[in-house]
This record gives sequence, C-alpha cells and structure tokens, in this order.
Amino acid sequence: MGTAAENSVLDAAKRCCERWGMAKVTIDDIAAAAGVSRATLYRLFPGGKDVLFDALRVRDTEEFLTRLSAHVADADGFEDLLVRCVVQATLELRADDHLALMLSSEPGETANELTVAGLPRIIRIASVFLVPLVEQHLPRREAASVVELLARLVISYFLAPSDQVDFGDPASASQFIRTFVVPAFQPSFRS
Amino acid sequence: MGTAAENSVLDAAKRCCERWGMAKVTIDDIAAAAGVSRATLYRLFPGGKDVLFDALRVRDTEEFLTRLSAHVADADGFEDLLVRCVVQATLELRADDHLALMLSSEPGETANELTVAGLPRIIRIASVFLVPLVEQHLPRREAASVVELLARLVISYFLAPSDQVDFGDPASASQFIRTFVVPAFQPSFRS
DNA sequence: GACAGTGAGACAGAAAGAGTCTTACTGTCT
DNA sequence: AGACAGTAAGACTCTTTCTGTCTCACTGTC
Repeated sequence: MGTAAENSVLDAAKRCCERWGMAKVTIDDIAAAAGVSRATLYRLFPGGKDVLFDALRVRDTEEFLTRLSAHVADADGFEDLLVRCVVQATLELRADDHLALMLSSEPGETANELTVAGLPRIIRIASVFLVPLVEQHLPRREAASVVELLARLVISYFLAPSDQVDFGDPASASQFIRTFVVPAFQPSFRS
Repeated sequence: MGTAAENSVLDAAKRCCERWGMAKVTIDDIAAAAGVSRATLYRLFPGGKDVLFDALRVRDTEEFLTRLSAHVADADGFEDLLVRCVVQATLELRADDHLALMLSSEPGETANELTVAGLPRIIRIASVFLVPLVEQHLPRREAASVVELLARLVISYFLAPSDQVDFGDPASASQFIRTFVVPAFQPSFRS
C-alpha cells in the first residue's frame, strides 16, 4: 500500500499498458493518465521503468494463475501459449530490461540473492527452445493480441519465485545466464 | 482494390492501429506486421501517413454508420461521443495532419479541388475552433480509451461527406463550441 | 543473362522520449 | 503574515527512436 498518488500512478500505468502495450507507453502518458506532473512521478519513482515494474508486477500468485488459465483456454494449447508468450516478451523487452528482470526477483534485490531454483520452468524451456524458433521464423513483431500478456507473464513468473514449478536445477545463476539468456541476444537472434 | 501486397499492408496497418492506437504505430510496425520490407512499403505508398490514411478510411458508408451506432450504444450519449471524438482526435492528430485532412477529401486530391461545403459540419467547426482551445489548455494527451475511435471517426466524417447524420443544428459554430467543446476541457473532464 | 521486385539494413536528418531543473502556484503550519 | 512542503508546467539537454532514402544482394521471370 503506497500513498494515494503512488497508487494513482500505478493504476494509470496499468491502464496505459492495457491500452497501448508496455513497449509503447511513455512517462508522459502515465503522468497524464494519472493526472500528475512528471516532477511528481519522478519524486515517487526512481525512473520510468520502475513505474512499469511496479505496475505490472503480479503480487498475488492466485490472481496470476487465474489469469494464466483464462488465457490458456483461449489459446490453441498450452505449449503454443508458452511459445507465443516468450517470443513476444523477448521481442518486446530490451536486453537491459531482460537482464534486470533476470537478476532480481524482487525490486530491491541484488543479483547475488537470486536462487536459480526459484525460477519457474517456463522461462528455461522457453529460452532454450524459442531462440531457434525465432531465428527461423523471425516474425519480428507479431500482430498478436497477446503482446501485453506476455510481458506480464514473464514478469509474473520471475516475481513469483515461490510457485511450485520445478526448475530442474541448473548449477548456478551465472551458468543459467550464460546458457540460456546470452545466446538469446546474439545478433542473429535479434535480426 | 489494390494489389495483394497493398491490401496486406493496409490490413496490417489496421491491425496495428487496433492494437496500439494510431499515434503509436510506426512504419516498421506496419511493415513487420505485413511481412514486407520498408522498401516495399515505400514503393507502394508515398509515406507513412498515406498508409494510415488509406488503412483507416471508411469507404463504405454503411459500415461506418454501423460502427458509429455500435459505439453510440456504449457511450453515455451521442453528444458525449461527439465531444470525446473531436477532443481526442484533435489531441492525437498533429497540426499538419489536421490541415492535410482539411485540405483533401480524397488522397490524391489537391487543396484547390476541395469544396468546403462538402466537409461535414462537425469537422469544419471543430477544426477551426479547437486548435486555439487546445493550445490554451494543452492537456497534451489524455488517458482515454477512445483515442483510436476518434481518429477513425474524424477521418470517416471527412471521407463520408454524404452521410445523413443530423447534428441537431446548433445555431452557430460558436454556440456549438461553447456548448459541447469548451466543457470538455474543464479540469473535471480531464481526470 | 537482363530485369523487375524484394528483403535487409546502413545512413542522415527529424522527431520524440527521458530525466533534471527552474519557476510559480497552493495550501498548511506557526 | 511568513516559512515551508508539495505540486504543475514546461524549458532544457542528452539519448533514443523514427522516417525516408539509398545501396546491395537475392530471387524468380522473360
């Protein structure tokens, strides 16, 4: 529970993301939507990304799972959904965002505190199998309507380290990064 | 009826606008969504704005009226809808776009061929009187969800000068502005 | 083989965004 | 009344993105 102004900003950010998608939202959009000035927004949050980070976080695992299953029902299948989610999230998020998300499971947390075992399997699976897929089909950006969902899903997974998915136990965080994440950002992948 | 590539681009542009809103769509978005290169896109259309112009045009008056009435059912009322439309469209469109629309009722048409009498009344009134208003109150961008609708409606009005909608005959342009437009820019409306 | 059409992407200039800072306004406390 | 904190507006600089043009390599057709 933050202040009224904080909640106003976070709500506005959420609305903006729903309307335009995370990648298209600007600070000015959020500030205008919240009815606050940019100065106020920067007083409440360190930077623009922090606003989105907080706004899109799914703190309630229950809510997250509910939302997930709702979308699974719509999709052709679960695996298909996973593919689409991670493809889009990977294409939408920039490298530094990705790493930031990788390296912190909570906003204030440092990379050292990361426990790889806490990372949900979906990310690992997706990272491993999606890179070649994307390289092959390279649709860059799809016109899909799941773009926003993806980013939320990925973030949700990262921020719900306590959910019961077994990650399979890669040896260490750095190995995980080297194995799955770094390749995803090779030139050929990014096209 | 254009070529297959043209239609592909126009469809893609339409989808992009639906997803992100007209103001957020880029040439690269459209090209990627259409599966064509930027070079091809620029060979088919003089510029990015022309793509949107063609994509968002409502050629079929019947379709336009159907869409309009659908939105009227959602809105608080018809007048409210009009106000929101013009407010938002004015905020979204930049001045030169506005003028471009003012000066051509068909893509290839020159300004000289324009017959002012053919322009639907609401647009003419709104365009003339809204610009100074916006400049004064300058709320920049609003958080409304009708952004996309607006642009389409405005363009639709321009391109369907023969449609039968009766605007209730305000006594004069200034009265229309005072009655419907000015209140829209009061602080209470904006939050 | 000429050739038109295409995708990829380099490039420069233009536009928009991020983050900081200054100014002025408003309400509260003393 | 005066100090003071919080805020809106927007100027400003620096960075990023977008636009539109161009070149180059590839592909299929005549």
